[in-house]
This record gives sequence, C-alpha cells and structure tokens, in this order.
Amino acid sequence: MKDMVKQFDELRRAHLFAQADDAQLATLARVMQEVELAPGDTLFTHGQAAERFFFVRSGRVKLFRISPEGQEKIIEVVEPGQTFAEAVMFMGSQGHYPVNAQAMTDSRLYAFDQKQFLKVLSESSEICLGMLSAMSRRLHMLINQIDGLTLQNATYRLVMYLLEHAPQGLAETTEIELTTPKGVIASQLAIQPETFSRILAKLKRLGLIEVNGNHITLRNLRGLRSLAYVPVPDDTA
Amino acid sequence: MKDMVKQFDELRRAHLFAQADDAQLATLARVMQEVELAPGDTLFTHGQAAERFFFVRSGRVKLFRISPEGQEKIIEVVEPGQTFAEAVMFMGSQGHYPVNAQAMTDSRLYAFDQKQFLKVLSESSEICLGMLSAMSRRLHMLINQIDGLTLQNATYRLVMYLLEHAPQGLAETTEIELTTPKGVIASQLAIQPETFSRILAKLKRLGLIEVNGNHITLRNLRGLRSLAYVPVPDDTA
DNA sequence: ATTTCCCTTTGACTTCGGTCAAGCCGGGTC
DNA sequence: GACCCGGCTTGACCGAAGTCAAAGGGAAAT
Repeated sequence: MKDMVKQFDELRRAHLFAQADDAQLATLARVMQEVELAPGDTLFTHGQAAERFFFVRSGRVKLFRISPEGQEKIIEVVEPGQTFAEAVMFMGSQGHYPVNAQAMTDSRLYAFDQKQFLKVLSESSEICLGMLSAMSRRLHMLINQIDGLTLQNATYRLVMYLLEHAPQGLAETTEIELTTPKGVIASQLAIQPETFSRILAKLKRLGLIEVNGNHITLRNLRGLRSLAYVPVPDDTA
Repeated sequence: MKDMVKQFDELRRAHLFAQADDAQLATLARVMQEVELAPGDTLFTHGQAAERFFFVRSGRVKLFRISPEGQEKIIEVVEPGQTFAEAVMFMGSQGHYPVNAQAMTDSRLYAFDQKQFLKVLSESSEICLGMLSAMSRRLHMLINQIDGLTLQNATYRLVMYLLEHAPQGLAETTEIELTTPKGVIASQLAIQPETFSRILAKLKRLGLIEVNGNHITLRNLRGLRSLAYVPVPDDTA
C-alpha cells in the first residue's frame, strides 16, 4: 500500500499525471510495464509504428534524428520525471515515432500501451488536460529551438544554454557543472563539437567565462545576457 | 437553422472540432467572436498574454518570430479551416503567445476565449481528443522543420517544399502554382530570397524544373526525390 | 503611356561554421 | 609504469549561404 502511494508520487512528477487522482493512477499502474535499458540501447526508431509512450523513472534518454550522412541531431534529452512520445498516440489510427530514442545511461522506464491509455484518457479530463499541458510545453520548446536555429547564431545558442542552466540569482557570477558530455550538448545546439570548443574558448578570451573541464564559471552575466538577450516580456503574470 | 448547420460544417473542417457533435458546437458558437483583418494587421505579438485562440474562415495568417536585427522567420502560414494558438491555453494559468500573428490577406476569423473554451473542453472528451490531435500534428511539423534546418541544406528544404506541394501521382512530370510570394516561402524555409532564387536557377540548370514566374514545372520527379529523399517508412499502415 | 513601387533575379564579395587532420588529456587496463 | 582509447581542443582550409549592390520586370497608379 505504501509502495503504491510512493509510486503515485513518482508518476505525479510528470506534468501529464500531476492532476490525476489515486484511482486514475491505480488504473494506469495496472496497465503499465517496466522497461530497463542499458547505455546505448535503442528504445524505438524514427518511423517505427508507435504503440506505447514512456515515463522516465531514472537515467536519461535522448530523442534524435539522423541525417542521410549519419549526422545526429538531438532534439531533446529526457530526464527522470518526464514523459515522452505521448504525442504520437493522436496521429490517427496508427502513428509512427517521429524520432529515434536511445538510452544514454542505465535507465528504468514505465511504458504505457496506446490503446489502454486512450481508454483511461477518455474517462479522465484531468489526465487529458495534463496531456495538453505536456504537449504545449514541448511545442513551445520546439518553437524556441527553431527561433534559435534560424534567427540566432551558434554563440547565441550556446550562451542561452549556459544562462538557462545557471542557478538564477542576482549575483554577477555563477557556477555551472555540465552534467552532459560536451559533444551531446553540441548536438542539441546543432553545432559541431569543434565549434562548441571554439566558442567556449572565445567566451573565455572575452573574459566572460572560465572553463575547467566540465566546470564553468560565468564571470559576467550582464555581458553574457547582452550577447543573448531577446526582448521578450517575462512570464511573471 | 440551415445557417447554423453550415457554420458547424465550417468549424468541423478543423481537426480540433471534427469530432464534436452539434450540441457542443452550438455551445462554442455562442461564445465565439468574429474577427476581421486587413492585410498587414497584427492579431497578436510574441510575448503578449494569450487570452484567445483562433479559427481561420478565410484569408491567410502568418505566424512568425523576429530576430533582434529585424529578420523575420515564418513558422507557419495558417489557411482556412485551420486553428492556431490553441496550445497556449494550457501553459498554466496565464500563457503568452510564443509567436507573432499577422494577416497576409483580408481575413475573417473566429476567436475563442480561453476560459470559456476550457469549460467546454472539460465537458467534451471529443474536443479534447481533437485538440490533442491538432497539437500532435503541429509537434510533428515542428520536428520536421528542425530536422530540415539542422540536418539538411537549403536545396533539400526547397525541393521538399516543391514535392510536398505537388499533386501526388505516378507521372514523372507535374505542375505547381506558387500561391505564396517567393519571399514568404523563402522565410518559411529559413533562406534568403536571393538564395531561393539561386537554388531555383540551379535546379533549372540541372533540367529538373522549369520556372515561369509562379508556375513551376517539375520535369523529373525521380531526380528531385533523389536530391531530397530520406529513408522514412511511409505513413500507410 | 509613363512613372512608381515592390518583388525578384543576378553578380561580387564576405563570413560563419563545417570539415579534415593532428595533437592533447584523463581515465581505465594490463 | 606504459599503453590505449574516447572525448576534447586547436589549427588550417573550405564552402554554403548571407550580405551588399544593382538591375530587371510586372502590376497598379497617375
């Protein structure tokens, strides 16, 4: 009993399930399956028929596309508490995964069968709204990515990444520990590892940051923001 | 009475409303407002608080972002029968439009108030599913855009555009009438008008297409596809 | 008919980021 | 210790697409 409550709390970390009540989660818990992945394991591939979506319990999964030449572009790295591939279930009768999914580390997931989930969904407007909320977030994220890719240069994107991953505070200086290999970050930002390196070196030369391996010190947040700033009203209502 | 039925059919052109029954649409029809726009009119801007979403009855509306330097990138051109900005309603209590919206032509829209619509939504799982379906389409579209922007070059994107807008058939030759100004297409593909022109000229030189103003003849579909082809299983189940 | 305006095209040049190649560094293994 | 290996960095070079500038062409206005 205690275990189930803990499991529910785990699921509720996802926006998708945040508003669901215990009964609904109990129904879901009955139909979900556990999945374990080792680093490098492929969960599904681009174009494959989509039958389930996933919740990440632990580990990290990368969602990516591959060019004809083998180049890989990571669309998103999914972390514990997040769901992914939910969207596919609504592409008509038979959806196909729009990306590849591969474990970056040992990972434990829950898998939800499309058909069974749709049944739960039709009876729970809470989960339905959670679904819409989760998808809406992804939508915004993708629009921001497109904006960065088309209207901004590589330096902008990298600086944005640093600022987004910095603990937000009032100080002029802050520290970041890169938890992801630099090559992976580069792929997310759609730049080559070489360029990634060079931009970091440039920022260092400009006195804006210091780099020690995966530890980066942002020395001049104002300066960095002025490189990256876009005049968007902030989200505080 | 007849008028209402016609109006319902009009709304049902949108995936969002496709599965809604007459009663639900009647409720919606009661709360929706008509909006008329002249070419160039701004409907909303990036960052503005989002209170309504829209259905296009006639005309065309472009959704776009602007770079600090004033460069414009069109994310999508919305056509009659489509809805847009639905996603914003689920970003917590107070969403903000993630893009600018501006009429390209004289346009007539229906506007739906967020609060009132959410009430209808909570009572109609059909509309909820329609919503999920509409958003899921957008999601796929955006992922494909990102793919094109990061893993493919400008020629690929342009050829893809041509192929997607060609009447699909078995013939080796087909005709396209560009309904959108070339500059607008260029912005959608995230290339400059000059580059757009040059790529068309190149394809012409290669004997793959013929260009007469806005009328384009695809002379060699196999050749074009081989420029653009990506090995993705097709959507036929 | 002529002018104007804007969209489009063409040409010359620039530049950002990619590619290729070589070296570096830290961690694991034997 | 010596070795290897993968991830990262640095340098030299290249090329696709952007920028700047000018000219062509079609439609609307005068």
